[in-house]
Amino acid sequence: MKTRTRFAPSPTGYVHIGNIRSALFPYLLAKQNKGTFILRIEDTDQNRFVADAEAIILDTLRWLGLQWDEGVEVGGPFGPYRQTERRDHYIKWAEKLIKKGLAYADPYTPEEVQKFRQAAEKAKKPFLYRNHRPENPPKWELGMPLRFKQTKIERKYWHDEIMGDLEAGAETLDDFILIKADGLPTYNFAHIVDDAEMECTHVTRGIEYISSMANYLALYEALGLKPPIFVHMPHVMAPSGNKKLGKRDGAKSVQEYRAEGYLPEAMLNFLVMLGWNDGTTTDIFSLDDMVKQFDLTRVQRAGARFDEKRLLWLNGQWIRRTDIAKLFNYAKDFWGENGQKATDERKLEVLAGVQERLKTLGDLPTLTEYFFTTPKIDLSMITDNKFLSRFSKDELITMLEVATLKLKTTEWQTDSLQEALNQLLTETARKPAELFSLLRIAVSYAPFSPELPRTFAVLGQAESLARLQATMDALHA
RNA sequence: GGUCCCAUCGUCUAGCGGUCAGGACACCAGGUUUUCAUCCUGGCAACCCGGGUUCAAUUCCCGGUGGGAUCACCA
Repeated sequence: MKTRTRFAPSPTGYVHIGNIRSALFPYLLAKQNKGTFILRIEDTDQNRFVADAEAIILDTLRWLGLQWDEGVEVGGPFGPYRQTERRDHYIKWAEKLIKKGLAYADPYTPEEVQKFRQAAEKAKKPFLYRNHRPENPPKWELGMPLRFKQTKIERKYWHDEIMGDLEAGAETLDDFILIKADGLPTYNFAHIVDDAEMECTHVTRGIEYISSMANYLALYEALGLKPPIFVHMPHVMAPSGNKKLGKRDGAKSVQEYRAEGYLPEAMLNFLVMLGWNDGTTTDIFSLDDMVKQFDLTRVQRAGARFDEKRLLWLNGQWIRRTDIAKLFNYAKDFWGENGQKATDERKLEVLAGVQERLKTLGDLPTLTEYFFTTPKIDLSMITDNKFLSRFSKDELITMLEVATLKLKTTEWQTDSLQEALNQLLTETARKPAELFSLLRIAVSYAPFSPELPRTFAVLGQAESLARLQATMDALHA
């Protein structure tokens, strides 16, 4: 059978790293079998619904390159793909259950159920609604909660592609809600109906659903459905503490990482390596590589901790190995105030110069603004420099003067500049670390910059010499 | 509390009875007669504990301990 997987997020307005992994895994499974990746929106909770959340999810997925084959916006044979638009489907399946005597109306008010629950808690026992099952429930109609009726209270066994063989005690089986009083289905019911109707072959989700598996298994049976392949993914844990990654721990959303200048390739690479490896020492994977190599049986069963330092390292790796034209496109919105106004040609030239120095695109302004505007002179960068601090101002000025003299007559090309700079070393009798640090700072006043000849070349002769002069003037003052 | 799951350097992990327990990030120290960054080299650093099984356990089994998940008209 053709593989059909889905990502089924709730539009609650916040997409973090862990959520994206829930999209990546099914995407990879679908693609490696030439299958179909579906995007379904699970918007049955009207209280948590956030208006533009769906747009953010779609945008994030597309940015990452995880394009879905079927689902919202793109359509498909099993639509609609938004649960609130599928109400009649759920009602239809619910009525089947009622007819078979496997579902019944819940006559209690939420307050009454809450009392049962509190009593159970007080007795230190898990709350089981089925212990309070009404003897003669009213005929169900829309507006009343509909519950599933468990008929076989037994231990359940099943297989999970990641977690292996699992089981659950009969105590976890309960008469859970199928349809809420607002007429919308619960996740527990809706996802099973939808997965079946959309012919999903795999269910991928976080391990928090394992404890509900016994109930789902019972429901598949009651509905006469063949259970799909189960894939429960361990959580991504927060950088500190022992909690799973979440908004309240200050976990950044994917949009935030994007805004800070992280590349989608780095995000995906980082994500797939959290809890998975291909058995070799390879640690750089493109999306295509992942499709080829990904294997559920090699996914770790324990939760993996989120390590932002590693993400940063991977981002640097990806910036360096990304084609300059593509990187230029990614960098579009990251230029500084002056860089933004420069021509594309000029920006491309500068970007190529700093490509291997960038860790995130967010570093772009501090690394490039001095190419587009005269930097503000900050003599402390010279006086505090570990190589330069021991020189007197006069010595520094002399070095700059000698350099200026030389550069005035140098042909302005990287190779001839290179040569001139090397000659300057012998002429000034200074070490590279000394002379070059001084020149680098004098023309850039930035923490990092490209190789000196290249920096000079891109800056141009007149501008370079003017900046050296400006520093000399400042040292004189 | 019931139920279920998990357990190798600080972090991500390799390992599937015999290994000097390997790699990567981070950190530290050097190096590339061009600085900073990159890059290269080296260093630091781990099998949760106790029983079994076995000639031999990080590896298999049991028990502890520790951690996680769940017990909603949320997903």
